[in-house]
Amino acid sequence: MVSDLDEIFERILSSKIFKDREKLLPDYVPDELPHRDEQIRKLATVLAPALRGSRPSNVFIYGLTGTGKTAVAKYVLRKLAEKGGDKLLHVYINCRQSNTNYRVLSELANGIGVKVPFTGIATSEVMKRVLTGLEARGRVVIVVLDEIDHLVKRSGDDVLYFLTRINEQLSRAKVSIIGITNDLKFTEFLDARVKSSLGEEELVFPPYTSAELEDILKRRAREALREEALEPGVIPLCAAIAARQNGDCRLALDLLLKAADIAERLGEEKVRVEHVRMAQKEIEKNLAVDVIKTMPLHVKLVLAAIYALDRDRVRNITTGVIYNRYVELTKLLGVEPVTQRRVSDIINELDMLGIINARVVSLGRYGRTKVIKLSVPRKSIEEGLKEDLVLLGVSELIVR
DNA sequence: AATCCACAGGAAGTGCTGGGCG
DNA sequence: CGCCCAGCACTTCCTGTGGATT
Repeated sequence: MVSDLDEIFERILSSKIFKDREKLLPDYVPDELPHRDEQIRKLATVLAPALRGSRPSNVFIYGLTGTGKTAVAKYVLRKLAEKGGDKLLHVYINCRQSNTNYRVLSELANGIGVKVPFTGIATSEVMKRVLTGLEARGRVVIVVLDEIDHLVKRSGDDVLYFLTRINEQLSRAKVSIIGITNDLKFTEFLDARVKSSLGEEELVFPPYTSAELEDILKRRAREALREEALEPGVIPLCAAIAARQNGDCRLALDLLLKAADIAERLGEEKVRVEHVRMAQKEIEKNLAVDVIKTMPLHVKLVLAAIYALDRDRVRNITTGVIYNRYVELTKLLGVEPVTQRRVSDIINELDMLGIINARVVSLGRYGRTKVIKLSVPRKSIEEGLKEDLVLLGVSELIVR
């Protein structure tokens, strides 16, 4: 037993592939961010006034996933904090994780050292506490709202309105906001005043080109992997695949990491091109399988219904057809079905997760509905649902 | 040109959980 | 203790609508 563990640890320590695996993890921000000089300089220029204690303009950052928005923001703020010492403060909030008004405000409160419970208190009360907390500390606070579109789509722009106007109520403290989004059209949802206030400065992050991705991967590989552990074609392939996906650097790094993990697991001495291919498949599959596994029961059942219909080669899979099949499933399980209204929402949720594709179409006389197609392989869904269906003893009923 | 299907999707409310506050 | 808060997973009730068929 103990020697077993020893062996496992020893293998990690004596890895033939990795030098420092952490450097490939998604939240690692390197010491330099190549090919984003322009964005870094612009953002630094905008934020610099904070060093003199005056309020920087609010900034809006646009760019597709994996174009370095978050990394640049964190990088510049880190540098700024080094220079500014305790004259300024920044709070980073990811609005995908904290996707309600209340949660964003309480994160902000915690960030400025104000204790608030995570539930049980009115939102307006949190606003008050944030206000007094800010005034008590009295400095420049830069609030980063990453993936801000998630917040606004779910909970509206109340918090943004509060934050953009907060300076009117402060005398000692100053607040500026950095909003980050990958949804280019999202400002449509905003109140005009919020929009103009938030967009004092705008910053656009173009996708990385294949060559740029290659360069980034090379630098990162130098830190993370052993020198001899890379076959020549590996990095170009990772870069090429990611370049096709809107120049998504996160994907490129993830591919390299997964490929290296696979090579390590197989006990090989080098990461090879075929490992990248395997990594690509794994990433695609895992994405879907993992979300499916963690879905609530009725969402799974609706998905199971869609799965069964697709399998039975039903031509037009519409909301009504899905609902009928879903109700059958609930009967088999002896569970109360939810209403069609709710199923309609579940279908939209599945669509947003990218597991299915739902588009509204009008079939004339035959009404207006949604036509649904699966957008991941049936195999992945099978795998995601497998455990539950076996558990519930109905897999053969669905699979037929 | 009018009709009418099969839903879409908004609004408001319910009941529950997990937590305040005084 | 009683009352209040937010969030979630729903329900009930509802109005709206694109376009093939009449």
